[in-house]
Amino acid sequence: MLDRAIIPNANTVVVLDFETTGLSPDMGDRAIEIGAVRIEQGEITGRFQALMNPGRRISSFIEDYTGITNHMLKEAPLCADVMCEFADFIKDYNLVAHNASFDKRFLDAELHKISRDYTGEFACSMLVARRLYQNAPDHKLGTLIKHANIPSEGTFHRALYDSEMTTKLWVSMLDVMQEQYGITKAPFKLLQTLAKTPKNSVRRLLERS
DNA sequence: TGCCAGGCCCTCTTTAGGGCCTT
Repeated sequence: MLDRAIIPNANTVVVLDFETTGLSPDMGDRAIEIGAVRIEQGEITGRFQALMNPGRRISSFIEDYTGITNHMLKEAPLCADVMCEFADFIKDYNLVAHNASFDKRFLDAELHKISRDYTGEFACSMLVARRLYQNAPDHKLGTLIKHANIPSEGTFHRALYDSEMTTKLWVSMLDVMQEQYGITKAPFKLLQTLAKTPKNSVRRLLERS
């Protein structure tokens, strides 16, 4: 068990990304792949990647969008089995995702189906990037990776690759906070606060932190 | 078979509407 009273820093988190059958678990959509990277004190200490069989065919749009095919999912373990393992992986780490409200909905829905839970809190790399990279052309993950000069050679829209890229984006934003504001060990709570701060108040928040 | 979301954020705002972001 992590002692969250001792390690509440933003550089000790699990960064995760779901590929899914659609946009809304409330409308019956399911997860089809989970990818995640665990970092502790900024160093990668674990990775998780698994396809999962949602129990029905996925649309051609999702096959094209993700490169994940119905044939691949037919051979994959069931969502319940994968999510049980994933619940063990995230333990009580704090969690990060790009547009976290999306991934949180699917994590909550899939864990609810197997009567599992988690204690970590979410922070959203997209909302933080909107504050720290206000001049980016847009705040899609791929655009931000280019904007932050982060090398990328893989294929976006696969869960592990997107979680790897989100991890690099997250670390780059912690670097920005260190270089521009002298914040060396940003508390996770500060990143959550930053994500909700009006854009014209970002400098004031970080200068007093 | 066909259809579907939701939180954030800006503005021509708050008794609203629409774009952004995720699959």
